[in-house]
Amino acid sequence: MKQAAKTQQKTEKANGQPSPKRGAILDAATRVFLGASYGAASMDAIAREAGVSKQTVYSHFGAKNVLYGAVIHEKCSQLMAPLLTVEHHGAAPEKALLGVATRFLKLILAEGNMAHYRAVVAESGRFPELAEAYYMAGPKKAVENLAGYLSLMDKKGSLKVADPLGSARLFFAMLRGDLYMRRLLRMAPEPTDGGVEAAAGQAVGVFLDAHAPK
Amino acid sequence: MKQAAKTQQKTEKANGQPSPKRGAILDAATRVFLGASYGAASMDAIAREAGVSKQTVYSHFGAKNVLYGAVIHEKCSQLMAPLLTVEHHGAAPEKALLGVATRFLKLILAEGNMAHYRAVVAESGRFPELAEAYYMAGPKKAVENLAGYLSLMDKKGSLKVADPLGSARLFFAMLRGDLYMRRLLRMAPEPTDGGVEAAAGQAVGVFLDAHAPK
DNA sequence: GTCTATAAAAGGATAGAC
DNA sequence: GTCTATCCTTTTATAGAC
Repeated sequence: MKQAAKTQQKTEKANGQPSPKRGAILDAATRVFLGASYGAASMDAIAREAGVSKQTVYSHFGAKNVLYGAVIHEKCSQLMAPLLTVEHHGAAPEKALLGVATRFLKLILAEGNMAHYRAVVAESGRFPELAEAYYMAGPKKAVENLAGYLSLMDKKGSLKVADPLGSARLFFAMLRGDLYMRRLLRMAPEPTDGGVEAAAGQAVGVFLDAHAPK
Repeated sequence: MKQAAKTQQKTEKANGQPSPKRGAILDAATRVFLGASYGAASMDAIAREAGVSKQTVYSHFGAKNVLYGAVIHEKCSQLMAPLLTVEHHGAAPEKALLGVATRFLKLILAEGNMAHYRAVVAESGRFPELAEAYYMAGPKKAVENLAGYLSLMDKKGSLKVADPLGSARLFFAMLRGDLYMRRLLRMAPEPTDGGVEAAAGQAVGVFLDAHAPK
């Protein structure tokens, strides 16, 4: 638990090729950690899943919590990348917002992200820095991006937005609706495209009603 | 793990008085389970916290998972009771909705409920029946209640609500906004009354814009 | 019923050979 | 670097006295 920082590089040779075993371990750890919970996941299970001895796991990542941190960070960069751009080439606000909404919903409702988010929430006590990293890389970025767009639309007169950040937060809050909670509690399967579009449409409609230029 | 059902009653004497130790154990278990996570909580810690020997814990609740289930169920009934009524004596919809919104927000953002919800989410894999019980007793009830009220307002012409259930879900989704997520991730403390009212006001405003009678 | 003491198992981490 | 074998702590659960 002390030597968190120095176990990173020993798997790269002079040529910078990452070890294949390291990737296998990380994949296996992702499945095991996110399939269960931090407490329920054992290093034995991870080693078995990766087809590798336990000692090899410890050679690459010095301790369980380090490995867990690597898993969460990895997922974080994977998941958030595709989201966050509003394409504001001249399209009408309805179009643009519907696009953002459907992409956002598909992303956050996907099983990969749900499992990740459950894990982050569950271990936010033991690993506060991971919770913060998640929030900064995901929800916060998304909100700021959308706020920029809303602010632009306000200047152009296409929308009436007094508080871009507040409105952007509200927009995403509307999208994270009942379905999102049921997914979080594992009560609903990943929705179809139709389900996603319906949810997106309702939220966009209400949002536009409240932000129509007078 | 087999004898889940038969350890319930042995703490009541012929007069029906519940044993005080049982309550102490349940309180202690609530603190320990909800302070950490299922995996991180140990039966030793619970016994110590309750001021009781470990064997006594096992006498009352046969196993760790049974005790955990009892804790979650207990919390469930405690927390959801105060919420869920809309007072629709003739007050204007703004007033009524603001009342619902502030009470709802205060309830769900309170540390007790946050800890409970984190625990339910975290262990929804191991205890799906607890996740379902939570959803049924809490969010679902709240939505149905509000939908009834909205439907009434629609009939009276005070609001325009085509889909009461959908609108009710959206209303609560708006309330569970950014602040809720940051609370879930333990990044924000319990908000002041002012913070709660501001969030409630924004959501109610947008909701009314979209449901004004034409 | 409640306690002290103990069994039995699981899991995190390490030693040492190759 | 990777493996096998092992240590040692923690934790669930039980036995038996009072």
